[in-house]
Amino acid sequence: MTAHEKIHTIVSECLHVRLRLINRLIGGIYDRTLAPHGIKCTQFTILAAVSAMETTTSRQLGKVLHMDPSTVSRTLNILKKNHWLDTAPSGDGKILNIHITPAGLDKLEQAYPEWEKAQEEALEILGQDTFDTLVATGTRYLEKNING
Amino acid sequence: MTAHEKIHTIVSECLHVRLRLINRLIGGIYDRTLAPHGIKCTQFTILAAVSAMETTTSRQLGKVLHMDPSTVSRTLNILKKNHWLDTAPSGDGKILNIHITPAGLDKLEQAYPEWEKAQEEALEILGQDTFDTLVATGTRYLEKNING
DNA sequence: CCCACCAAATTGCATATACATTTTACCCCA
DNA sequence: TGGGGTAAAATGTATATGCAATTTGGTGGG
Repeated sequence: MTAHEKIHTIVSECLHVRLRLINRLIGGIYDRTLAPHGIKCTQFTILAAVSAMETTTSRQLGKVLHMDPSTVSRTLNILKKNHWLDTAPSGDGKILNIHITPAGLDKLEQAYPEWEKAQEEALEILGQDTFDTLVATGTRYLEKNING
Repeated sequence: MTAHEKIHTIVSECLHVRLRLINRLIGGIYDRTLAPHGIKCTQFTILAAVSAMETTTSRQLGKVLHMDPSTVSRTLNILKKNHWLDTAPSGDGKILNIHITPAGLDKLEQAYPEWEKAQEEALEILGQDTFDTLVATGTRYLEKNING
């Protein structure tokens, strides 16, 4: 296989370059739509996740979302700085329970219409098939991470 | 719609949280597989893209990959620092042509087997359907960005 | 009771990413 | 020929991300 053929194969078949392209494209939609609320889409979804779990821990959050502990730690700090999340002793070692605050709940409710708009725009751009496939595959991993 | 219902809807349907989860999952595979070559998957794919285009510009690269000019600029600096890419005057204003160096070509060739391994691992994890859907959708946007 | 070990959390470092701002290089026109 | 305008590039700032190293808080054993 010549160098030229290898390069052609990479360019025409590489999954990851396409995945990142789609991620930039879609991430931009959510970020710009949510921008008026002063929240990034990453923060918004973590807020929603914490809220849905009622109470959780750093470790659990990282496991479910497949995020490095350091990434979780830093994102939680931003959310705590904005008083959208808070922590309380869990009674189990140094582990802290994370829970949403009333302000965080307000933020979620206020931003909900924009989140819906972003979902619709993403659906329009990706098409129903790709949208459904991504949601289904993502859900499969979320569930696996919760149970496994 | 109650707050509780909104949160449930976000958590069970949000596309972007799933897209980022998949991106972290797959990005980790490519990064860890390519790590022995001292190149990140993002850099690897830009290297391949430049190589496939023979010669290109910052602007063209940003357009095709839907990347901000500042992101392109910083990534190109890393690749230039490693002597995998180089620039030359294009003769059109201050625009510079970007081209791959022999060292960059070597790097692509050496890392090719690991890229293949990462592709296989990604396919195994995502399943054929999701893999194919993502490649097809990504390719659609790449082509649109090239032509549009 | 104190220390040594363990696991959780944080911090350091590097890159990826985008928006806003600044710098800069070129080209055209007076 | 010297500005001035324009567009390209670079830089500042903030977040997202992961790996490696460090800090820290608890707990159990001697």
